[in-house]
Amino acid sequence: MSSSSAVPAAKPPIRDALVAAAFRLFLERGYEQTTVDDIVGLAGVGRRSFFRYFPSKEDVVFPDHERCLADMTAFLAASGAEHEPVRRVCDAARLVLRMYAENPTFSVQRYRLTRQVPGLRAYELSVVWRYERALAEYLRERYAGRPDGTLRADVIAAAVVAAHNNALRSWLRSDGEDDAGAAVDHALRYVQVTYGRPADTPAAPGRTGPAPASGQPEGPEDVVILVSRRDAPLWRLVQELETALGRT
Amino acid sequence: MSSSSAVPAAKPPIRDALVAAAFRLFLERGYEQTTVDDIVGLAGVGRRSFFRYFPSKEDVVFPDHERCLADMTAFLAASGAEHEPVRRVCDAARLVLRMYAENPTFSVQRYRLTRQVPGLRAYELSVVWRYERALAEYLRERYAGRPDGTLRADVIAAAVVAAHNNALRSWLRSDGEDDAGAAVDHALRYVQVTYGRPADTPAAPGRTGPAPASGQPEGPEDVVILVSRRDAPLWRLVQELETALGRT
DNA sequence: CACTCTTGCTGCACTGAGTGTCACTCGTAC
DNA sequence: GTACGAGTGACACTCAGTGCAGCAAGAGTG
Repeated sequence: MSSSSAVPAAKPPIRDALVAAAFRLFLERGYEQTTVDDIVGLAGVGRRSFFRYFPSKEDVVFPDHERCLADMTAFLAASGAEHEPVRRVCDAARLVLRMYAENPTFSVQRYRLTRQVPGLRAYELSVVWRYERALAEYLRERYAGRPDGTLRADVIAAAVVAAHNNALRSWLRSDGEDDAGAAVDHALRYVQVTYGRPADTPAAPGRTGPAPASGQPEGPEDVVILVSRRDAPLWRLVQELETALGRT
Repeated sequence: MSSSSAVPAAKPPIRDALVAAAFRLFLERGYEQTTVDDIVGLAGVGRRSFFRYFPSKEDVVFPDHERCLADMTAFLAASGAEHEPVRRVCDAARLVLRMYAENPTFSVQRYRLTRQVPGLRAYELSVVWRYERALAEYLRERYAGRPDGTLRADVIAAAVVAAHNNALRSWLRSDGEDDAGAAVDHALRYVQVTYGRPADTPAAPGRTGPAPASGQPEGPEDVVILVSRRDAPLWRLVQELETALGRT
């Protein structure tokens, strides 16, 4: 908002007109029942222009995700070694929530649409996947060299995204009435308690102490969790132990 | 090959011929460069028949996922209260691995395809999503009534899928050389250690793994918790390990 | 002012996925 | 023999997405 509506509205560009027209038609008669020709007809522009602004019909439903993804990538790239990684990806996830919260009614409408159109759901998945990959790549770098570094990175990224989406969706289902921030904070705290500890001490996310808030520089820990079969031969256990310790 | 040209060979149905023709062309000239007409031409059937067997061009790349998803759903539906939920969803995930492992070369070829064709990657995501939803729905039921039941369910399902895929992909990247089962077991054990506890057992101060069979219906445990200094010499760790296991 | 170069838009024609429909054929039942 | 039903092929059609050629408006230069 702000001053953009003062004069001839400065620049409500074709892109915005297309989004507006598209959503009006999608809500009126449904996504699949609306053709691109219908949209450009209502928006009063040429058909070719639609595909100049949106590579596909699905893209018009998620007009701001590209920017948000860029924001997240930049945010993660700007992170230093002083940030605790899990906390950092949780904060990155909050960027997505912020985007949704900026436009509650739009987000709720879009949610209803994506819920009932399989094609849009599939498209949304690919968007979410890119967010998840961004988080995972960041974590992979931070965990590089650690025993199960990429595994840990992938799992944590997935957990963060799942927790975020769980809260986000429940907020969307409430028509934007609930407190989105609080819900996401709660959900992310759950993940942080589970994974946010210094080394590899996964504790049950019940109510254990909320890990010493500072970013642990992961000093030599006192507990080693060895993931293996108890009945495995000893040599195998030693092998696993070496990997778990990152020695060779 | 084989006896298929002798007699009508019992039943090498059109469906299989389509899959074979499709993959041959996809590998030769690429997915996007191959039209459905090319496929039906090579398979020697009518164009309409293709869409009788596969709702879309993408589906021919994942001909067995529908069945596998049904298997998983059945597996979870057949679960009783005696099964520990996290372990159960891990076992369900192993069904997917089994399907991949049944046909290593096919799986590896498909992996290469999906990795470089964005459309197929998106389609695969929607398939994976359905697996994840199946797991999450099962967990939601099992955790119904618990404080953060749905959150916990969603996060665990996502973690299981991420761990499974992490291992699966590394196996696929190895051209099917590595031991897929072991890799997936390892990855899933990681998730199980994180979430599979009776919920409130702090991992810390014990000497060995989780309380011996008391109360736990899940058989001999897979986890050894070793309490020692990470920087201790290896021989000392091995000694501790032996004590922890009660061996000598 | 004339010229041109660029930029953004339009219209048009074309490919290819996916669908609805109808006619054909073959095996089985009567 | 005829009737019927299931599976198949052939044709026509819609619609998303792309390549290309023109066209209008603005910026810069002489």
